[in-house]
Amino acid sequence: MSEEPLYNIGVVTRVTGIPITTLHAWERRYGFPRAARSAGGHRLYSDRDIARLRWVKTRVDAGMAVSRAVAAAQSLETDGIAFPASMPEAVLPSGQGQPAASPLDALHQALIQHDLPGADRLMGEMLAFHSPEDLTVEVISPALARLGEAWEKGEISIATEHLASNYLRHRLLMWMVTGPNPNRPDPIILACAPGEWHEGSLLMLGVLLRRRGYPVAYLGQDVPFHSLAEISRAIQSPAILLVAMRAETAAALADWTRWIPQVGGKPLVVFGGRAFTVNPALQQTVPGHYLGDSILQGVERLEALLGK
Amino acid sequence: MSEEPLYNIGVVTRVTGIPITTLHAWERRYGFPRAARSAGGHRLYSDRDIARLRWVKTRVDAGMAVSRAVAAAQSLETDGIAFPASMPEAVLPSGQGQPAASPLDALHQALIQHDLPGADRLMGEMLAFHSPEDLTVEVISPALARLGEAWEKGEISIATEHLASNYLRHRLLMWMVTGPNPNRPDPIILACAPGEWHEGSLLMLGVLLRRRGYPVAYLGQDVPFHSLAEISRAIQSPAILLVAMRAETAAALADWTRWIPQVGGKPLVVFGGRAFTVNPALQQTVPGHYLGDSILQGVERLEALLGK
DNA sequence: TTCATTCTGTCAAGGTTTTGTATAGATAAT
DNA sequence: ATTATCTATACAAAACCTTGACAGAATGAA
Repeated sequence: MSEEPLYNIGVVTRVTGIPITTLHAWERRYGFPRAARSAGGHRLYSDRDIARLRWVKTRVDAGMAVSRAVAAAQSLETDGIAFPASMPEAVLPSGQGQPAASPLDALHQALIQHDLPGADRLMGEMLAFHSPEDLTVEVISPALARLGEAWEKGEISIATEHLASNYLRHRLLMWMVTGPNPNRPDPIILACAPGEWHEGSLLMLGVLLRRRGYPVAYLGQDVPFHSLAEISRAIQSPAILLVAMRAETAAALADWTRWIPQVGGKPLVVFGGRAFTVNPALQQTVPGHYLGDSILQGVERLEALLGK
Repeated sequence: MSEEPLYNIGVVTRVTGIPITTLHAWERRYGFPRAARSAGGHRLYSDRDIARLRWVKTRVDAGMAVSRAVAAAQSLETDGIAFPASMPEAVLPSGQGQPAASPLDALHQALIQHDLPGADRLMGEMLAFHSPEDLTVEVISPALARLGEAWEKGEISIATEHLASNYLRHRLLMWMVTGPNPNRPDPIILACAPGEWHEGSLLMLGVLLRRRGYPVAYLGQDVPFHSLAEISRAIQSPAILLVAMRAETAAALADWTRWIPQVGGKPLVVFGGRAFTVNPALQQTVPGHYLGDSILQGVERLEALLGK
C-alpha cells in the first residue's frame, strides 16, 4: 500500500464513484485526503488515498456524516491502524490480452471435476481483487445457474451437482454470517415459500443484504406461513422476503395475507424468485412488492422500499 | 469501547431503532445520553453512548419505564460497572425466560427467543475457551436435539426451529470449511441417504473429520446412489459415509452394494444416523461398517478403520 | 370504579448547519 | 486545440436543532 502520488482526480472519481466536485469540497472543507500536487497544481492521489476514500465512502453510505467519518478515519490512522487494502481493479487492464478462460469458466471446470482444493484456490484469488458481494453476483450466481443447466443436459450427475452447489452455498453462508456489523437493529426475515427447497437465490439475497449492513434472520427452505407469522410477531422485522422457484410454490405464496398480520403496511412483504421471472403473470397473483428479475435488482428495490 | 464523539443522530437512529424525536426527548428530559456537540450544535454520539442506549432500550422493551431504566443505567455507571457491549437478555427474567444454568441452556434460550446477536455473543464466549470440535459435540449437537424435541412438543414453531437450526448449521458449515489444511490427499465423501433431508449429523461428522485433517467432499441432503457411484469413481475416495435419520431412508441404504463398486474393500463404506440408534435391528440390514450411536464414536471408528 | 396526574412518544413550526453540486474564469496536460 | 483540472463562490437540499404542544398510556388517589 503505497503513498506514491499516482492517480489524477478523474481516475479516482471513476474508481471510487465520488464526483470530482465532491472530492474538491472534501479537501477544501476537511483537508481530506491531502492529495499531493503535480508541478502545475493538479491533485495526485496515492493507492492509500484511494483506500482512505473508500473507507470513508462506505461510512457515509451507511449514514455517517462526512465530517465525522473523516475524523474517525484520521483518528484511526494516528492510532496506527491501517486501512484494508483493496485493489483499484478498475485501473488495471485486467482480462485484456489473456484469451484464457474467465474465472467463472475456471471455477466451473474445477467444480465439475470435483477439484475442491482447486476451487478454493480460485476463490482465494478472486477474493483478493473483488468483494464477496461482487463475487456473489458475478460468479456464484452464474456458476450455480450453469451447474443447473449442465445437470439438465445430463452433462453432470446429480451428485456432482450436489457437491458443487454445496461448495458454492458454503461460501455464501460464510459471507452471510461474517459480514460487517449490522447498521440497523431489526433483522429482515428471509424464507423460501412453503414447499420450496431451492434456497440458492435466497442465500445470495442474504449475502447482499448482510453486506449492506442489514441484519438477516435466515429461515431457509420450506417455511410454512403459520410459523412465519409467529416469528414475524416475535421479532420486530422491517421486512419479510419470500422466494419461490417453481410455479406451484409461487402459487402458494399468494396466500400470505391470510397469515401474516399487517399493521399499517408493516412488516413490508416482498417476493421474488425464478418462478416470477419465467412467468411474469404470476407477479400479479401475489400481494406485496415484486423484487424484480435479478438478485441485484431485488436488493436495490428492497433498499428503496425500506428507505421510505 | 470508546467515548469518542463519532456518530450523528441519524446513524444512532438506524442502529438502535430509537426515533430521532425520542432521542431528543430523552436528552431533554433525562439528560441521557449527554451527547457531545459539533461546532454547529449537532449531537455527536460515541460508541459507548450507543451501548448505553441499547441497554436502556432492551429494558424499556421489556416493560421497564424509561425514567427507571435511565436511572438504573446511570447508577450502574457511577458504581463503575462497565456496560456490556450487548445485552444479555437471555439472563434477564423477561417473560418466561429463566436464568441460564449452563451455556447450552443459555444458547437454547437465546435461539428460541430469536436473539441471534445474543447467540453470537454466547458462541464467541464459548469459542474463547473451547475448540469448534468440542463445541460441536458438547453444545451444537445437544442444542439441535433439544430444538427438535421442543418442536415435537409444540413448544416452538417450525419457523423458530428453522431459524435456530439454520443458525447452528451455519456455524457448523463455517467450521467445516475453515478447518486446518488437510493432511491427506483424497477426500472422504459425506452424503445423506436417498430421500433423507436431515443433514445435521452429517455436518457434525464433517466438522470433526475436517478438524482432524481429513479433506471432506460434502454432498448433503438426498443423494441418489447412481450418482454417488459416479462421484466415487471420479474421485479416489478412501471412504464413503452415509447417514439416515428415518427408518425408510435407512432401509434405502441397504441397497448401496448394487451401485457402488467395491475393489478390494475400497472405498470403505460406513453408515450411521439416528435411525440405527433408535432401532438397532436396522444395523444388520445394511452392509458395511456401522459407525456407532454417537457422533464422536462415529469419527473414532472411522479413523480406526482408515488407520488399518 | 372514576378521575386527576404523570409519563412518554410524536408532531409541528421556524431556524441553523452540513453537504453535494453548479458555475465561471483561469491554468495545465496531452 | 482540445480536454482535464484548478480555485472560488453560490445555492439548494438534506439533516439537524429547539421549543412548545398534545394525545394516549400508565399510575395512583378517592
